[in-house]
Amino acid sequence: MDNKFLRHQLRSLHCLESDTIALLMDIFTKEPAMGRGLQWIGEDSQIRKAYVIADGWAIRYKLLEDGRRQILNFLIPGDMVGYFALLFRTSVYAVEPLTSLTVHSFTPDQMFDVFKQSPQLAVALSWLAAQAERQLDEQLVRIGRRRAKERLAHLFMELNYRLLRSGAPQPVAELFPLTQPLLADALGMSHVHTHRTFRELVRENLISLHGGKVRLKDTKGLSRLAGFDNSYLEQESLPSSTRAAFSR
Amino acid sequence: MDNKFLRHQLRSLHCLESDTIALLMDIFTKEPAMGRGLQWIGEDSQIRKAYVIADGWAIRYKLLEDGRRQILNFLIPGDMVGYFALLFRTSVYAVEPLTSLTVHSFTPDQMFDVFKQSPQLAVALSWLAAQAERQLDEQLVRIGRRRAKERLAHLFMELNYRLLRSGAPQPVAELFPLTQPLLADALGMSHVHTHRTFRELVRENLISLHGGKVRLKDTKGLSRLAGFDNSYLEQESLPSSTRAAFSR
DNA sequence: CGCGATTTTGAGAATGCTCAACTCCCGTGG
DNA sequence: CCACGGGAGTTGAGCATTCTCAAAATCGCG
Repeated sequence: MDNKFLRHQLRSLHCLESDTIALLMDIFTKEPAMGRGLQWIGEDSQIRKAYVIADGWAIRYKLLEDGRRQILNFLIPGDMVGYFALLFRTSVYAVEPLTSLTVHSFTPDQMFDVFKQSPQLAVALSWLAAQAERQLDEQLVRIGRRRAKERLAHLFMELNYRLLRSGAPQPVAELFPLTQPLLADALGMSHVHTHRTFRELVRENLISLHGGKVRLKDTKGLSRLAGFDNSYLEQESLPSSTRAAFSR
Repeated sequence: MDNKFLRHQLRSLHCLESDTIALLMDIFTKEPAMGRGLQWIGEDSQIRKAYVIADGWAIRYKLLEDGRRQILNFLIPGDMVGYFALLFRTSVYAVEPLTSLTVHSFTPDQMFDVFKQSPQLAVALSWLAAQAERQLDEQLVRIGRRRAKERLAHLFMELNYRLLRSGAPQPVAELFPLTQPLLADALGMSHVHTHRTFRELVRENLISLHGGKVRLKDTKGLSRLAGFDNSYLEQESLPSSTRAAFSR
């Protein structure tokens, strides 16, 4: 099962041979497609496999007792799901499709097998996980220290950058399946205030809304408004120290 | 260089032999002690080693252009610093001691060496990193979806739990070197509002302040107020699938 | 003893929230 | 084919939380 988005990202690392990447793709199994809305992975559910998004969007989130929801991040094609959760018995978050969603899966056994054949792959997957953690850091800054308008603009810029990086074509990358309640729960705001802020951005001609999809109209403007610095998303290649250690 | 806090945590995994753990400790080098306040790791600085806190507290944070600061997490004895950053050339966050601080360091070369001798250690360190990521998730929920009073109480409970888990004795675990500006920047609040909220907790006899240190007086009460559920911090042992794969 | 950081307080204002409708859109089932 | 229902979008009004500004008191360390 070839995952072209993941492949695209791994290739941009410039450290892996094509057939090493193929080795990884070989263990992927295509899972049945899921529909929007139904919960895929529940909080406290058992985790037996890890996944890679093949097509569609999803959210990873947590709920509080009283129903408040915090979306931790958005998952797009090429993103891994549950890689770390394999190290525990249970997940402490939930995952749910935002669109119709297809994913590839692999078991811990398969994973350890390829790691033995090619330790570089272990490093590459850790590197992907590290990348995701950087995004979490930035999500924290966004919510903790930016104001409503900046939050929206900054999130849009991140998603745009990630999509382009993953190999999505330009037009797709500027069109997000995001509703206002979703944005609210991702950015720690109420849906009403999210709406008003959203309208402001529309009024300023930075974004627009077409049938439940957000379109970015002026990425430069959004970037400036958000104070967006993409360095945390940059895919630097591995430092020589790491590469050297593994080619031994 | 034995790090008793890290050792304590690794042992509680129940998957590693004492001499395997010793293997890891053997590569630790003690770094010169640092004083409070001066920056240790800067944003955008080069990363050549990873570290483990041996004694003292630190913060990991990011700054915005205009000086706003978001503290991403607090680092306590036994915590790793820069493990993932080794996979990149540069760090995207800064780290700074809150108290006088001593740390142990190791190089990527040393790390890969022990991983070859004992792959279980690679899993164990990833497991620690995964643990840290769970804490980031919860920090997001805290800031995004809890109100001021809950935020403070919840953070206190997390720190208390982590300290006890790391092997700190009870009295130490209930005494934090945290000032109000720090709490404000960690919880995404202004220092004035942090102060007022803090005073409320003091008035309710849940905490107290002695010379720049926060003391927890009623962990039960804090826990209830915060809606604190420690499951995200629990140190479940590795699932059998993972363990089996590695004992092969 | 004195400086710098922390804590404290007041007051006014802004940002953002809740509540409550109402409309619109779309997919489902009759 | 249309009625229905649920979720999304929209709007207004009033309010709560939280912020900013400013200044004073205090503390800790050198």
